[in-house]
Amino acid sequence: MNAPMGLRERKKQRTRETISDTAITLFLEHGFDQVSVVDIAAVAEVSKPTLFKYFPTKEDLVVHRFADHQTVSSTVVAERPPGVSAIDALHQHFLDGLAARDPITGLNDDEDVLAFHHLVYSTPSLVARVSQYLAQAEEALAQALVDALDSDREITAALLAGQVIATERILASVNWQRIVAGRSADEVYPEAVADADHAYALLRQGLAGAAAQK
Amino acid sequence: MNAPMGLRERKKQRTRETISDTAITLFLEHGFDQVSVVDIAAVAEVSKPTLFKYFPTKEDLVVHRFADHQTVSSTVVAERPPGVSAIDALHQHFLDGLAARDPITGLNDDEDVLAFHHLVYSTPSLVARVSQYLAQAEEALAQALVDALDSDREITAALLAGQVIATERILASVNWQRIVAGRSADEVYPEAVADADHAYALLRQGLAGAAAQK
DNA sequence: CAGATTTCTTAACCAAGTCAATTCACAGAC
DNA sequence: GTCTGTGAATTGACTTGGTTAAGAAATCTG
Repeated sequence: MNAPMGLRERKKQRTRETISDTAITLFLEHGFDQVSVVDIAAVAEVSKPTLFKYFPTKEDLVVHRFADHQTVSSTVVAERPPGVSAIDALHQHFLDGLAARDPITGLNDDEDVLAFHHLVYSTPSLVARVSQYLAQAEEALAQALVDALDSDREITAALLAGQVIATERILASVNWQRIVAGRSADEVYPEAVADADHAYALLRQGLAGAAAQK
Repeated sequence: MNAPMGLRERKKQRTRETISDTAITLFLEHGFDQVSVVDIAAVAEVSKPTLFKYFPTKEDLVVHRFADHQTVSSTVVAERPPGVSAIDALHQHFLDGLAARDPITGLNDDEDVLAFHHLVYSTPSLVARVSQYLAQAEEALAQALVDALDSDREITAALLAGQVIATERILASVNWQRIVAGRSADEVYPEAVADADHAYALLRQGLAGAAAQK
């Protein structure tokens, strides 16, 4: 059951994938800054303006893969089962991501995923673009939380959204560091779950229940 | 008591200020994207390479003013008086900022500050650069918190740092929105203090003490 | 003032991204 | 199957941010 699209649509889809795959392959081989967009266009057999019609910037050739994640957290909150709190839904969703070795959690030791991660996080302009996506995710989550939280203060939703996005970013970063250190995802998994539980406890109970202070 | 610098140093200082002031003036007049660096260089009476020797990117002509803030939070934690917890020190420092109408808190209705703020936050590439500074501030704060927190988990410091930076960013944004809506800093001040207290309570006690959930 | 050094300018260059005009290829009607 | 209109691709030129090399100018040391 294919989607009902003509030859034109299918060709556009294929061209888009060809361009992106070509770009990522070249970037992984020689580094983001060492490959120019004309190089990519040449290998992908399109012209430069065509390339920029499919991807607005050079960075988007890589990070368009993060585009979907913009709305994941807000969707998790908006479509959580009745009786489940927003924070529980987000917590559970992150645990599910860990169990499924979702690359977004940092807990994935697949060679290609590692290489892609390294490409992104070793290139400042790509990091910058990713954090733009995170900012959008935060905004969407804040919106979803306004409805989900029974607070008299609207600012609570924005604050919690900021904290959740920061938390998941840091959890992923810690997992990723362990994987880069050479350990397997299966080996790290229990620690990753413990960290996630700890982090979400911090959101629920705050510092009061998590760390004595000097 | 002037710093002991020769004519060369003084001239460099003056040139740097001239370039930045010229740039910001032109940006405020015509918009960031409508002014090219050669325009700026021409008005400031320097060559383009000289401009880029003083400021690595066009964005830095504006946001170099944020450079100092990179280390403020970490310094507050590292140099807090004995007997004061890290979170209390950060909380108090933010309250001091509000009382002093520090632009970084968003609670400042000075015409020039407003215009500058608007320039930055209405220009995507400037926003991106600012968030890079925030990321550095977060990293520095995480480092300072490793020593300040009496936690068995090192990840707690990173998580808290992320949450603090996100919190202060959002508090500033909310204050800024109220000022933009036409209200005076003095009028908004009590709400700003209440929000800050609320936000830091969220960090201390978490959602448990802040908001019932549907 | 003379010599060493740092800084500035000039001019050319590269890469990202845009634009206008033309050509190409698919879609639908006959 | 051919014609025709439309959306997409190409070409080539252009703008702008940012860099580099060589030489000229200004500052510092003595």
